[in-house]
Amino acid sequence: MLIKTKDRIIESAIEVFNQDFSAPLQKVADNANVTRRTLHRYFKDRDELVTTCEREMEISCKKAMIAAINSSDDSLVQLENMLNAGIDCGAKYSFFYKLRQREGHKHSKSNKDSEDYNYIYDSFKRIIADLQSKGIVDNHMTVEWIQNLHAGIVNSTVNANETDNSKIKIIKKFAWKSFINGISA
Amino acid sequence: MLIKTKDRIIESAIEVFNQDFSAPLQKVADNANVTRRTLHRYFKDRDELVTTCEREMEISCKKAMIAAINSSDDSLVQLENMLNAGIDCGAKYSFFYKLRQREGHKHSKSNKDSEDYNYIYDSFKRIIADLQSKGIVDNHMTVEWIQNLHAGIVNSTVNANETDNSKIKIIKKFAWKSFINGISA
DNA sequence: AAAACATGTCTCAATATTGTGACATATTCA
DNA sequence: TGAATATGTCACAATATTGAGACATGTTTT
Repeated sequence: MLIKTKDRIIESAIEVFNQDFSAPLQKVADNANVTRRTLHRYFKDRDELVTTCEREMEISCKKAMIAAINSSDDSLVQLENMLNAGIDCGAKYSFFYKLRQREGHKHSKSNKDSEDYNYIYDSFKRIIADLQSKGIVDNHMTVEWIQNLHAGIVNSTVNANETDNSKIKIIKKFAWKSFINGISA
Repeated sequence: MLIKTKDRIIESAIEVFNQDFSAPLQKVADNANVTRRTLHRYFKDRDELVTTCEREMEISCKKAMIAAINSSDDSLVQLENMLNAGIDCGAKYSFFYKLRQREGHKHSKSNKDSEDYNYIYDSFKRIIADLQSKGIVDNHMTVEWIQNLHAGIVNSTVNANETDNSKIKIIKKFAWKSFINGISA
C-alpha cells in the first residue's frame, strides 16, 4: 500500500473536481482505482468529500507557500519559490484557487485558517511591494493582477504537464521566466 | 428581444460549462433567464447543447482570430490582436481551449474546420517564429508553451474580469504586457 | 383582433446518481 | 494460522436529473 486509500481518494477527487466540479463520484472512484462503495466508506457524502479536499488543499498549499516564504530573505527568491510551490501543488493549487474565486471565500473558516491565509496574502503583497520599490516589478500593475497571473501560470503549467509529461523541469523554467518577465518593470 | 433566446441559452451554457462542465441544465436555464422546458425546446438533449456550444465557440473564436491575423502585417501587432481576440471571446475561448485539451480534439470535424484550425495554428507558429528570428521572443521557449501561456493569460483575464468588472481596458493592458514580456528574449 | 409563435407551468416517466446494507474476498498483522 | 481490517460485489431504495406532453399565457405579426 504505497498511499493510503483515503488519501488516494482525496488526491483523485482534487484532480477530477479541478477539471469537472460536478463530475459523478464514480469518476473519482475510478480515478483512484477504488470502488464507489469504498469511497462511500471513507466519505459520508459528496459534501464531506469536497470539504475534505478543501481542507487538504488548504493545508498542503499553505504549507508549501509558507515554506517558500521562509526559504529566503530575498524577495525575488521568495517569489520564485512561491511559483514553484504552486506548480508542485499542481491541481491542489488550481482547484483551491478556483474554489476561492467561485465561493468568494464565503467560508469564514477557523481563525487559524484565515490567519494563515492572511499571512500568505500579506506576504505576497509585501514581496511584490518590495520588488516594486526596487524597480524590479512594474509599479503600475496591481497586486490583484499579479496574483491572478500567478494562479493563471500555475494553471497553465499544470495543464502543460498533463499533456506533456516529460519535461517538467523545463516547463518550470519557462513558467518562472514568463512570470517574472511578465511583471517586470 | 435583445438577443434571441437560443443564442442566450448558448452563451449561458458556455459560461456555465466553462466553470462546471457537468452542471445540471437547470443552472444553464437559470443563467439564461429561461425555463428548463424552453431550453429543451431548442436542444434535444445535453449532447446537442454541448455540440452547439462547440460549434459556436469554434466559429466565434476562429472569426476573431482570423480577423486578428489579418489586421496587420506586423507580427507583433498580430500577436497582440490575437491576445485581445481571446480576451474578447472570454469564456468562449477559455472553454474552447479546455475542451480541445480534454478531448485531445478527438472530433475529426469537417475539413473546413480543421483547415481553419490549422490555418490559425500555423499562423500562430509563424508569428512566433518570426518574432523569435527578430530577437523579440525568446528562442528557447517552445511554441507549445507560448500557446499554453496565451490560453492561461486569457483565462486569467476572464477570471479577473468576472470579479473586477470595472476596468477591462486596464486589465487588457496588463495582460498584453505580461504576455509579451513573459515571452520576450 | 386574430393567427402564429414563443415561453411558462404543471406533470410525468425514464434514467442517472447517490448512499447504504449484507455478505464474500482479499490483505495485513499479531 | 487466525483474527482483524480493508476492499469488492451485488442489491436496493432514495433522490436528482433529464426529456417530453398538454395546455395556459404572453408576445409578435399581419
